[in-house]
Amino acid sequence: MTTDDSNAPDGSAAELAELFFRLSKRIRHRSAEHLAPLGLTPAQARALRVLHHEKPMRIVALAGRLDIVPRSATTVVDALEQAGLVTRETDPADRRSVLVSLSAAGRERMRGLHASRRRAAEDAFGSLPESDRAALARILHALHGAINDPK
Amino acid sequence: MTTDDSNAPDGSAAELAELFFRLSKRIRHRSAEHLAPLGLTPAQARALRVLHHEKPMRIVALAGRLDIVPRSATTVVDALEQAGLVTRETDPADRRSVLVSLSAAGRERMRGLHASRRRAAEDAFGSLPESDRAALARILHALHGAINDPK
DNA sequence: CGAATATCAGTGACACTGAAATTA
DNA sequence: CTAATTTCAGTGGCACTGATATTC
Repeated sequence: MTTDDSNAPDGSAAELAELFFRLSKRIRHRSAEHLAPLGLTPAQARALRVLHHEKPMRIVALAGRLDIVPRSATTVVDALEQAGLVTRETDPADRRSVLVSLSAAGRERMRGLHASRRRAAEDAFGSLPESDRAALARILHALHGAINDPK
Repeated sequence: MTTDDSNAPDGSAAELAELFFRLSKRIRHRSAEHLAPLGLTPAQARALRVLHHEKPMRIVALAGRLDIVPRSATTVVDALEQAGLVTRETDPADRRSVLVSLSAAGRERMRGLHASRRRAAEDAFGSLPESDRAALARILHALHGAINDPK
C-alpha cells in the first residue's frame, strides 16, 4: 500500500527523486551529444568554463569549483592540457601549486562552447514558459542550499 | 559554500542546466550512500524496484523501463542474480527470452530498500514546502515530456 | 615535524557500441 | 532468410580512495 511510485504526479519526495534522476540523465546525454563535435566531454567543458572566467587557478581551487576531489581535477586538466586547451605553470609563489590557465586555443574553443551550451540548454529548458523557468530556478536554488554535504 | 555571486537566479536556460547538473550529482551521491548499507548500487536498486511491481519480465522490457539498452540491463541482472536477489528463467513461450523475477531474498531486500529510498528522498526534497514540491513535480513532468529522444 | 599540493596507481559504477549465438 | 532476444568483449567517461613526492 501507498507504494505509489507508478506514475501519479503526487509531488511525493520519491516521485520527485525519480523524475529528477531520469531528467538529469537525459540532459547529461544531450549535453554530451552537443559537446562531442567540439571534442569535449561534459566534465572537460565545465572545467573549461570555470577556467574561462577565473584567472589562473590552482588545482584545488578548480576542484572546489567543480565539486570534485583534487585528484580528479588533475585528470581533467591532463586531458585539457593534452588537447592544448589549457597550460600548467608552477606557481612561483608556492612551488607546490600548479596554476592552470586557458591557452589561446582554449579561449578560442570557448566560442563554440558558448554557442553549444546555449543550444543544449535551450534544447532542454526552452520549452518552459518564463514563469516556470523562474520558479524552477528558485526551487533548484533552494534545494541546492538545503543539501549540504556534511563532509 | 561557494554562494556564487556571479550567478544571479535569472532563470536562463544555461543557469538552469548548471543548477540541475549540480543538484542531480548531489542527489545521486546521497542515494548511493543510502544504498551502500543495503549492498546495492543505485542502478541495481532501480532495477529491483521495477521488478518489484512488474511481474516476471524480459530483459528488453526491463531495459525499456530503466531507459538503458538491453545489453546494460543484462549486466545489472547479472549482479542482482549473483546477489541472489533475482532469478532468470527461460521463457517457455519464447526460448530466446529470459524472464527475470524477484527471488524471496529480493522481495525481502525490498523492505529495507523502501525505507531507504524514502529517507533519501525526504533528505533531498523534504525541505521543500508542499506547494513547491507540487510545482516542481509538474515542471519536471513537463520537461520530461518535452525532451523526446529522437532515437 | 605536520600540513598542504599535486600526482600516481588502482577501483567502482554506469552505460555505450559492435559482434555473436540462439530462436522465432 | 530476416528479425528479435540475449549475451560476450571491449570502451568511454566520471569520480573515488590510498599512497607518494614535493614544498611550505
